[in-house]
Amino acid sequence: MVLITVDHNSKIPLYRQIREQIIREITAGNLKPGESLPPSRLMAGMLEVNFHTVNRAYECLRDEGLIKLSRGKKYTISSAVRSPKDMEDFETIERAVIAEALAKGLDATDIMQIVKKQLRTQKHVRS
Amino acid sequence: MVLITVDHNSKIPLYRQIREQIIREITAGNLKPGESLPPSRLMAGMLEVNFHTVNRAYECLRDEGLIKLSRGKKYTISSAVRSPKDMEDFETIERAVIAEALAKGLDATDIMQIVKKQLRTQKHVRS
DNA sequence: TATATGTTCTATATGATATAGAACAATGAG
DNA sequence: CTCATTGTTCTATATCATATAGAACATATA
Repeated sequence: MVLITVDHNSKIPLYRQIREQIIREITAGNLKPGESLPPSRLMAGMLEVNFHTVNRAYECLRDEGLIKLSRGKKYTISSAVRSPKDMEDFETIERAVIAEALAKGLDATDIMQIVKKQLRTQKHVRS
Repeated sequence: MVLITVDHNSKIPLYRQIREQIIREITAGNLKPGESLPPSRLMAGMLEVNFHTVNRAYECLRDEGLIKLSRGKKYTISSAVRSPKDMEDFETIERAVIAEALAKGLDATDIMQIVKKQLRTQKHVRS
């Protein structure tokens, strides 16, 4: 079972928080390809949010190719496919994030150190 | 002189676009510490946006410590100070960005390659 | 058939975004 | 000193995103 929480006081939209936590569970290896997510109404009950909000998170993940609808109308984790578009998206975001870090005085060493640490912490293989 | 453009059709708020372009100019070395930004009313005229919108971007950058008000009521580029909080902020963002990349199937090699490329492209020293 | 589940539609409330105008305080130029 | 410049603050309005809510529908499983 997946443990997900949301912060109603955060400035980050609820559906985004849900989406990002699911992504976190995938990279942590707690959600593996083929496993299914809880029904939106059930997930909504646990998180104490409206089921439309959970649905929106699921729709995002589906549009991003991270989950897909399968038999029984359940969303299941997709097998990851490294696509050129995903590479471009990552590069675009990374460009902005690194620009901000550099502007704030971090140097290449600081940045490399943090990136390596995150890769070490998060790296998991998907079948 | 700094060349900045905004896209009125983008989903990214205008004041964010302005803020990010200024950050880009700083890391590109086109804006150096001590140099001043155009008055908000002038910048607004060039960008064809309201001057309150430019003001909001300037306020963001001021709150982030990237610019400061100096004599003549002009905003000037600050000298970068690498603070622990900035390191933490970067790590928080990087954690989420890398999680998404990994979830989409990119591997550590892909990520390192793109990060290194961005550092190579953007790295500039600030006095 | 009956239940579960995602989907679609309408509706409402709140906050963020963007524009706008007016007035004020502090600063530098003349 | 006087005046224009510039950032700041206030009110106001319009639009869009977010979040909740309820209802009805289609499909798949039991």
